[in-house]
Amino acid sequence: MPKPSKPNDHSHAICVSQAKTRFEDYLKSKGKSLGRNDEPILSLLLSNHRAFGAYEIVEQLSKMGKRIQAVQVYRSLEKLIEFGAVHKLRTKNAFVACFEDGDCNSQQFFICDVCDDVSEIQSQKLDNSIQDAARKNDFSVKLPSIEILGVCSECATT
Amino acid sequence: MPKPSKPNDHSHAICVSQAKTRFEDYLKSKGKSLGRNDEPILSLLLSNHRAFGAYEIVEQLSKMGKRIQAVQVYRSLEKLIEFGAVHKLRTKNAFVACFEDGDCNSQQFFICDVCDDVSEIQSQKLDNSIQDAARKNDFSVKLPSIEILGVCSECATT
DNA sequence: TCCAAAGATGTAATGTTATAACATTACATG
DNA sequence: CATGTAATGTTATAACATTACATCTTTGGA
Repeated sequence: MPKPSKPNDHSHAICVSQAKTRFEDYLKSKGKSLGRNDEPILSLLLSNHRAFGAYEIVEQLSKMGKRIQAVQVYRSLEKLIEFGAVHKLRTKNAFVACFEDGDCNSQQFFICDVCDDVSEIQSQKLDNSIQDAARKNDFSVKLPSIEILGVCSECATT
Repeated sequence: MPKPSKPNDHSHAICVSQAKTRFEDYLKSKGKSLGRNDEPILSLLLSNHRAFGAYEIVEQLSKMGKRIQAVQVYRSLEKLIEFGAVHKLRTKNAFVACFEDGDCNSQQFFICDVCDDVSEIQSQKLDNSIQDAARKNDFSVKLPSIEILGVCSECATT
């Protein structure tokens, strides 16, 4: 399992504040709020563009002095996913914060095998290709989700 | 978990014989062969276009009188995947036989939430869209794999 | 023929990911 | 204070996957 990822390769603070603001607005508009478990989990996920396993979240939060168990993490994650703040990467059995602007009606991820970094994109063209293929196969798509594994530019040049 | 799937909605015997012939040719060309565990597992998977979980394979084969354990199933599956006879569906943690003609350098699946049926397709356009998006993100793709969940035409009309 | 190496198979145990079932706490409202 | 309800806490277990090691089989050479 790769480790680091690169919060320093860009001004990640901006990513975080944008994502938080957008999400807080969303919560307010829905009259929802986060509980004491949800907050730290979301913060941890937002700290990085990489994916976290549920049990890694337990560990990390435990280290930080928070008492929490796997089942509670899964519960929070379910909620955060429902709220659109987090996505699940099924190829990795792991969870990643969403830094996109709007709703992610089509989820598209590039996942680096080396550093575990996750790039979420929103390619209309890619989505169209999926919808076209689905139409040709009389298939009614629920949630288009693409996870492409490979090597990111950072890791390729190193 | 949905159950049946429809081996009768099409002449599945043709699917099976074609897939088997192609695979046997492949094995011969590589000088490889299947072991006594691999055979029944592949046959089971070929019996249907739906995905099977590893432990379901254990159960089914046990019912048929074959003594086998999970680890052996995983071993065979690994081999069958390497040989291109089987694909793993990561969204489902399950395995499906490949009925495609050539090599599957890009794996594209439509998976029905209702009946568990799996349609594998080979859309060049879809693959191109992925490669384009990857290029734009300086991402070097290893194996393009798409799993689209939704409802198949059969289940939609019922 | 016989042995030894390599590879396939068998078995038990364990690790990892995810959910079910139920108890408790916190807090709002009548 | 009683009652409702949402979140949190706890225990257990289901579902998926791998490790470690023993045993059998095959096969190629001495």
